[in-house]
Amino acid sequence: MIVRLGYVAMSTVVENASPSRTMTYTTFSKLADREAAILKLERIAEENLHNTLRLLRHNRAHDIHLYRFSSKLIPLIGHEDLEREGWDPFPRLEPAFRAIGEYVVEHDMRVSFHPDHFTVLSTPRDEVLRHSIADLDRHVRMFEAMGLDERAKCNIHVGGAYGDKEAAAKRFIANFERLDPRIKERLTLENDDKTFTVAETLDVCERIGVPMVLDLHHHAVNSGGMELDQPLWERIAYTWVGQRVPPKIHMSSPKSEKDPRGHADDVRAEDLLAFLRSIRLFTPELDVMLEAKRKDGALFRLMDELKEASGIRVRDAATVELI
DNA sequence: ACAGGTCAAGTCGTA
DNA sequence: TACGACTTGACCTGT
Repeated sequence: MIVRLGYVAMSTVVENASPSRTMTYTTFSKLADREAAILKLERIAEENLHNTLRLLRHNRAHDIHLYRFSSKLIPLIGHEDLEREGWDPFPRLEPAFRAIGEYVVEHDMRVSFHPDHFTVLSTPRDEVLRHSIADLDRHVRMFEAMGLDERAKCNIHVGGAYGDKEAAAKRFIANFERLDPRIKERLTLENDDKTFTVAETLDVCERIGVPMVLDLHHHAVNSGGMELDQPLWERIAYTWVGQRVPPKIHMSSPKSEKDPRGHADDVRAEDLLAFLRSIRLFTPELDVMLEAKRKDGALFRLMDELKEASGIRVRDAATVELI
């Protein structure tokens, strides 16, 4: 089994390369010259995109094929007031987006977004649903501006339960079915750490034909008593059939016993290896997104540990093979 | 230059 | 019904 590692949104190794610089709306609205203020926002966005490209170059130098973009690339996008004014930063940002997309394609990278937990398709509230769809649309638009095909995914959670998980799941499915196909084909669903377990998320995935991203850490703190055994993993892996990318999982280690849901600085090799060994016979390829506090720093450290582990062959600086 | 407070979102538990 | 906790990196204010 070939296992590729990746990380999320920012580097703890490359300095001054934040892809998430922003401006608060308070600061923005205090600027007297509206045109200059808008220009400032777009400058920040360009800088974020430029830093994203820098991170991709850094990734390439370290054989990292897997990366999740920051969702904060364009400051204040989606803000009500700017929306009302008809602000559209995309035309100006198009060259920067295209440069990222070309680099991704040229070096055969796998990239994703993770719209944050305010994107809730299970919501009973029309307004929240509207905002959620608009947010998904903006993320998809960024992929489109990059010129990336549907292998570039937006990963989200099922959402809240509102006291009736069954009803919430049904609402998610109904709302999903009404989405624009260009959004539908970009979605993946991940089990969360409080509400929708692996089994419940997988059930939704199977019903709507969407691939599932398994989060091992979330499963550890919200398993619903279900053991993550071979048959369950096979069902998860099966949701990826026909996707032209291998299954992807998320991995992090608990911060402490007191805060088991928190993310630790690093990922313990043993936590990952135990799972990999349990599935290696059924999975030729697997992508593992690390969600550790130390980001790429944690990836490098994990690779150092994996080098020492038995039954592991190192293929490159961010890829191992289980033998 | 740094510390500590604030910001933004939606859900959920507690009062 | 109202409000604080949750979460996160970055902003912002004051020293």
